[in-house]
Amino acid sequence: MSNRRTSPLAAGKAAPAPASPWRTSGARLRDRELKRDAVIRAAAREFNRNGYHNTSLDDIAAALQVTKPTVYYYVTSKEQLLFECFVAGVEQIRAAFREVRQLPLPARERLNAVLRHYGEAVASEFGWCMVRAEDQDLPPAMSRHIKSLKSEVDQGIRRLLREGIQDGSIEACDPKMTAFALAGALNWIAHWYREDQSLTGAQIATAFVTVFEGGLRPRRGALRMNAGARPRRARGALAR
Amino acid sequence: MSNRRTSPLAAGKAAPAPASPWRTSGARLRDRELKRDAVIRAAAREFNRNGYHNTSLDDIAAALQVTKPTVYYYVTSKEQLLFECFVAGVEQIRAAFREVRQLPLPARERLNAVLRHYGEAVASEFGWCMVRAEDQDLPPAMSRHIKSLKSEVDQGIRRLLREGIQDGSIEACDPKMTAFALAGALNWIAHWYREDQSLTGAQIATAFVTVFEGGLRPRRGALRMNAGARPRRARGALAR
DNA sequence: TAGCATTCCTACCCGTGAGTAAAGAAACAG
DNA sequence: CTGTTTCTTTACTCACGGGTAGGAATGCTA
Repeated sequence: MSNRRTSPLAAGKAAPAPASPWRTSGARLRDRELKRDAVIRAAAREFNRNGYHNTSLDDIAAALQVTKPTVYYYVTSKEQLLFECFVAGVEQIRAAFREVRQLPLPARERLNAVLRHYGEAVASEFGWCMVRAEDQDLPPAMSRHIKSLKSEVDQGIRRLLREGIQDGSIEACDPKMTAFALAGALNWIAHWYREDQSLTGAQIATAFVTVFEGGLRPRRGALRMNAGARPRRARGALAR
Repeated sequence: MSNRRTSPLAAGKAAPAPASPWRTSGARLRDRELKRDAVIRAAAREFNRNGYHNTSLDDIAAALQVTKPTVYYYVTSKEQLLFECFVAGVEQIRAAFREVRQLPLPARERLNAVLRHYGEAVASEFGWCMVRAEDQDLPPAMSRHIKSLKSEVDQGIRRLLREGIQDGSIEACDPKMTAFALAGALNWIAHWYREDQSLTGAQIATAFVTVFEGGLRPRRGALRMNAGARPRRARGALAR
């Protein structure tokens, strides 16, 4: 609940330096919104590192070089922390949908753009929370809210698939299953990205999109032994 | 650790009726292996329902109509419970690899067979544990073991992809990214299958395989009629 | 500099849940 | 029927962690 004012929490790249608003300058800051965001970011980092249940509020406080009651000064419960991390993550994806809705492109291109942003979101600092937030860990109201947001994203993908089938840019398929497959592949990034950051989220998503678009079955019918390995080089006009 | 004797734990379909070895017959059973399996199955069901951290051993005991020390009579820790559930799940997938290795089929066909079994495993009663077991929840030794098993499966998929590219049955692609995409899509089934069991795991996997094989881009290029199509009900003309 | 609001900490409460000790109930062997 | 083994329970211990009370420090305003 409690749609905060426009704190620029979403869409931020993970700051390598924690840069806590505490202990950085000698004087005590009075920017509430800033500190609140820092608390949520720190929570996201700790959740991402240890998991929600293996992270205590003392851990989060320690990461900020602060004590637990200080955290509670900015947040009312651990659940709220998880909830806000989730929302921050999913908001990036919703933004992608809004952004793409305007573009005069075939649905497949718009879908690809959304999927790329999706991948970036999952690889962001809030990715873990967005993907792994379990509704059983949250009170009913938050759980419902999360489910609703997840469903919105799912329906958005299905809609783009249907539009693509309509306008001929996407092969006929079952939108529901296809959406599950796409979202699943991207969501799963959150599981291994922590260990292997050799690519950015957008790069991963682009690689995935290539697979999804082309499919495993060879395009140009011939079942040639070796030699024919020619990567894709199609889509001139609209891509990019 | 402690590789139990060959208890037929894996490969079993979820028994709708719990069928606890306790409280079913009047006399007290003395089959240790049977009861141990029942404990692990019950744990898997409860973990699947509430999540690992939201499941107490009292819950598991209650599900078996037994008390907590009884559970500890068959198992040494909660961690072991999770570990064994994981192993039971992943064992189904390893079996699929072994089975398929013999078949005289192009690699793509063998891959598809593995993926179908993979989907069944994820949709099985151990699917949740296999997919969501977090290494942070387990002691180092078990964590290493799990990582090793996961890696084995990953490498198995990559190998099939490489073989497929070699024998021409699979379009050239990046095996690592493609394997991540495939496994991710299938793993993610565990997240929504609980809520939507309208299809079996094998059916879902088959649907996924169809998507993966064909890809989203239309096969016969002819269908590219209105490529620059308007997005959803664009009022004005093509806004450039 | 008094006075007020904001921010933060020390010191606590207490429910929960993993894990155990020790004794009781059933089966089995002789 | 007696002793022994196997299984199950009652009745605990104890650490951990979410959350809070109340007060101290700091900054803002006049």
